[in-house]
Amino acid sequence: MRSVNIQDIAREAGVGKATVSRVINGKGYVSRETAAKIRAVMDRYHYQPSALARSLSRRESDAIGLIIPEANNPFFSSLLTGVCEVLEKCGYTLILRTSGNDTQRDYRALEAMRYQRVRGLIYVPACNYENERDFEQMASRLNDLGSPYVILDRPISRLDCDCVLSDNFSGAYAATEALIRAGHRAIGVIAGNTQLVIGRERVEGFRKAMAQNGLPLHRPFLLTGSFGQEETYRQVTMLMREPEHPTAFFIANNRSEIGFLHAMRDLKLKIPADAAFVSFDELPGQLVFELPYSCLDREVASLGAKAAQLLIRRFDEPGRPAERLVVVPRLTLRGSEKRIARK
Amino acid sequence: MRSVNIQDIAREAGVGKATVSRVINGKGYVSRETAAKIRAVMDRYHYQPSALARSLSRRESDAIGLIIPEANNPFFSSLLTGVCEVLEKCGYTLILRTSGNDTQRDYRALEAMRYQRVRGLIYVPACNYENERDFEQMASRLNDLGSPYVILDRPISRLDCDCVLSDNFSGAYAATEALIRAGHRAIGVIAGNTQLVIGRERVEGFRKAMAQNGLPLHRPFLLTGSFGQEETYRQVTMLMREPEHPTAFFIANNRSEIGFLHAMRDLKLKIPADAAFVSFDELPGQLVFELPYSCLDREVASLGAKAAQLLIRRFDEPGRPAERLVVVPRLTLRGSEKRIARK
DNA sequence: TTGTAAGCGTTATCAC
DNA sequence: GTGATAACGCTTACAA
Repeated sequence: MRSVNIQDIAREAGVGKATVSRVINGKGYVSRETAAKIRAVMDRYHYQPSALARSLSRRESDAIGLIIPEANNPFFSSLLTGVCEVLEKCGYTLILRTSGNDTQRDYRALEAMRYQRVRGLIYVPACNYENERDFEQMASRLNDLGSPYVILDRPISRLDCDCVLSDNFSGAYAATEALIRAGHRAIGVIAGNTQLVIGRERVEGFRKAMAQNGLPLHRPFLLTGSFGQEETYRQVTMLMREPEHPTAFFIANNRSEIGFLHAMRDLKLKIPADAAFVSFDELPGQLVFELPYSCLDREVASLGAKAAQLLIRRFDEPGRPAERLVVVPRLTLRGSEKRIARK
Repeated sequence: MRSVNIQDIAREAGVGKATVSRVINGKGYVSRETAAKIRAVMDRYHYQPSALARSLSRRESDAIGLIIPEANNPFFSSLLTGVCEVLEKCGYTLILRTSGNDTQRDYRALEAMRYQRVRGLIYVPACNYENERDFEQMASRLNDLGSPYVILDRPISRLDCDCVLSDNFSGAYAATEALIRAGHRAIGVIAGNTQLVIGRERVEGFRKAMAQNGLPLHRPFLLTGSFGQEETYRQVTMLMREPEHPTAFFIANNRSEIGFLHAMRDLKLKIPADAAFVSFDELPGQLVFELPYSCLDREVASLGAKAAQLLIRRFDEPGRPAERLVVVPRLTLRGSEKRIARK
């Protein structure tokens, strides 16, 4: 790893290394000529200072950590993109880790960030750390980190810190209302992972919309649990085979949506005639294939960008009160919500 | 950024910092009792050594750089996933940059990696740096990096280094042969970006397959250029309106495929009856929606993983000859290649 | 305007 | 076995 260092440059330019340091950082007095001479030498040697040494000396690194559950997921990779863009523009270095939604890996990721002495952290937790013990653990770990952090997408309650979240409740509310306005009355909800706070908030939004409109909530129409595509497939299949079943669904997440769609296909049921729906987030490729599925959109990359901006802003104003950005998803109706007679 | 350091631990444990260092790194002699005492103190203080100081002292960082064109693209985010997994398992730190397929940003990314003194680099170049000047630039920049690197997916010719590539030629060849075997004779190619080597290799594979089977190459059936979705849309639309047009296409990339599909839809042409095709790489969501599109698959994440392994291996054996991994894409036929009569 | 020297938190080389 | 001490490459008072 030995490369030319500040000492080499100083020697070659016949000056002290402090002077070289001054021209590198463009601060402190240094005469035009000296500066020019030094710059010439630096160019000649392709000199590039060492971030390592610099950070150590300044007691402040320029690395920002990002922890996401998975990189291979359109939602998180969009967040990543937003974060990336801002950091590059602002001259920070991005250190990335994934947790695979696994608590242990999540902890290890956090440790890795501490090890690297990141200047700050953008964090999409593997889960919400709701039970007392887990919460304490997490709070203390984040505290140990010793750097500011922004919680992204998945709230950890009681943590008074910057965060960028989605308004899952009102998103779900709006989606459900759209179904109601379309004329549906027997509406079901596919809740996705209710282990996660965001999952529960979505169910709550649904409930509220139903209640406000005086619509009953059939217990069997509530498909909740911590399940993915296959489980949804099974549950939807069973439900739709019952004589009494919903004419529409609010689907709280992507994976459930896929399970739902497959179930519909295998049951030979048509959308929206046999079952209408509105879901959270676009399915990847949905726009490309121009499928008329109504859903709640979030400008995902901009969520990431906002988180990065919030973090950077905190560097300058460490004292300011924690900011809580809650972005309301936009409802886009494309037809799958309609109530139409079966042909 | 001030956190408890090795000195603090040493003092508290009543030993020298060298001894603490020994237990941290688990090498060198240190008595059972001393070690236990030190470990106790470290635990009590949640001590975590500083990667910064460590790297500086060892003259060797544990950071590995990854440069990809965009994070928000299923292909690259899969590569990223593969890289990420291996690095985490092996205890390396991932530093990520994107180039946006832009040469200038690509250069800046490279500089950033040099600045960080990455131990090694995994690099998907923004382009192939084919012209003499660009190549020299790139070669010298990579040399300046001073660390081993692995070129991923987009070859830079004449660079004698580790790389992980796809066999675009034989992929294209296989795809074209599949169309021929299905009974097509008038076959077109949608070449995508022939600025990139991988684009041209695909066209070459196509040509070879046609030639080997004694099939003619109609010049107008070759849609080449550096274009994306819209341009493909236009060109396909025009071509298919001609009385003489292909009955099948080999489509060299994702974006072109989208343009093609949209053109087909707007022309009210059916796949594969009016135009069959085989393309490179799955479209995101294609499997979910179970669209019967035939394509060449690569296990993308494993390409990334291989690159990471290659790089890490080189750390241990700096002298070994450059390795060139060329992965042959697997052809998956799902129906869109068929030659069937228009109903 | 410039140079000297003392850090920054480690590791590594020696003596002891 | 263990502890000084000199690196590592930089920044930053403080002198000059």
